[in-house]
Amino acid sequence: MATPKTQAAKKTRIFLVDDHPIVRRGLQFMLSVEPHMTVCGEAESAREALEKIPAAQPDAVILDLTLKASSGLDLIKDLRRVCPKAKLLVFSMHDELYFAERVLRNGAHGYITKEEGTEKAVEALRLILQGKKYVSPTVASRLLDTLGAPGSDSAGPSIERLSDRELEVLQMIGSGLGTRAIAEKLHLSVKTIESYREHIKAKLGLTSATELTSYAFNWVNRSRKS
Amino acid sequence: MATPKTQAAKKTRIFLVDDHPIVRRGLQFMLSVEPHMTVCGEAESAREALEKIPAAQPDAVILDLTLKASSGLDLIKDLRRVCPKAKLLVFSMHDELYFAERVLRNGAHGYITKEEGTEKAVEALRLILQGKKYVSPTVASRLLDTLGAPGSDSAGPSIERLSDRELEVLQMIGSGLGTRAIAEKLHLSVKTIESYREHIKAKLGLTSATELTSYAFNWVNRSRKS
DNA sequence: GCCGGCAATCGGGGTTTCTCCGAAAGGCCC
DNA sequence: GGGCCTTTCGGAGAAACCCCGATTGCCGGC
Repeated sequence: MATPKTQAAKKTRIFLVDDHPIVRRGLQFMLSVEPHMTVCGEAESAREALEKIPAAQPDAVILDLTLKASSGLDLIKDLRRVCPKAKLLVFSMHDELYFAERVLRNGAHGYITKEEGTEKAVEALRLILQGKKYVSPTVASRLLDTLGAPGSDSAGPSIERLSDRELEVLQMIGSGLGTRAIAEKLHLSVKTIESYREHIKAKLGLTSATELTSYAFNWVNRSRKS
Repeated sequence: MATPKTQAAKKTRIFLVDDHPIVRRGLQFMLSVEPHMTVCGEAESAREALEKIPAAQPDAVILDLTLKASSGLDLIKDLRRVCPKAKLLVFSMHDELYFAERVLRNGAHGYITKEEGTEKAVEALRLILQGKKYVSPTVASRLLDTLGAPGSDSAGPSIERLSDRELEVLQMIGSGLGTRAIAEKLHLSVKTIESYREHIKAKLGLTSATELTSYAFNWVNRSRKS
């Protein structure tokens, strides 16, 4: 847009983080038709991303929330610290505002879902590169709803009360991971995960481990209907 | 679609079904470098797929399991009926045994996960086009475990190898009951229930308690599809 | 600036469940 | 009778669960 043709050599550098190779290929393909953008690197895990990104000097990072071996939320915080000038566009499978809200609060600049078309993704990328924020319209309208009605409303009455970490752990429980596995994935002590399980149970009014598991399973698989 | 002009080599026709546009772009990109393959259409829902596929006459369909508005499992059954000559490659996010098993039993020819590299996907596609089956190695080895005693019914679902009591216990696990609760409900010792849990795991090829819980939940709630 | 609250992280210690191993009684089939 | 499977349980060690803390750090209020 504002870039004159005489400066065509300076391309915007994009870095890709997603644990699904096919999604990285898709993003690469999508960006390959954009003349003033180039992919300056990619990673399939948070660790790999943190290793490569400082050297790659990207102007923007497109990243998935649910990485295999660690937490996408942690990656956002780390990237904000390590590479504060890079814009962060989260490209998630979930259209839940639980995630969008937390992601933006943690310093990301945009949030779109994988259901969205590729044109939307490019548009979002352009906007955040201009210093703006972007969320997909459906998520945006729901974000606005929550501003008017605090506390008891809409989707889940008490899910909102969970902290970022707690929600993350709930997600993993629902994905079938055990306490030990979650601890390793988040690089935390087993005791810490046990604490989170208790906190979640307390906040959601659950009384036993099986109840927690049941709740988590249903919550993770709930969005398959609409 | 223009008619193939003087093109002597008839290309293999691939149809894509996935509700994430970016994944379809990735698959398209992946196949674009394969000289004897071409994408003959795509769809983002089961309904759309069933409308377009008969006309598209694909040799193979790559489809996601978890579609937005319906079940990928049902789509497999429908496609087998509507278009029996097309090979079906399921491209899923889950590496859980539960899904792979059901998918293959319902007539799909291959099962790979999105964590797999794109070369693996192309290789799987080649194999199933030759009339073979393909599952990712990790899933394959565990599928073989469930066939420990071949017996009479080779293609029988492993769930049918469970005894009455075992099935009963599986049902209760999937309903969210804990070991102690099940024992009391059946007026049996806790140790007996523990034995059943182990037997079920052995027969289904599961390796941990959380996997068993996951399987049980999915099995109990499987009727929620369609 | 101080204080209360909450999020994030971990530990201790007791209870329960999981996991692997074994075993006894009964049934079925050849 | 000799396997083979089912149903039922026990022992012992590891893991997870549950109820108590504790510390650090951040953020908002007064």
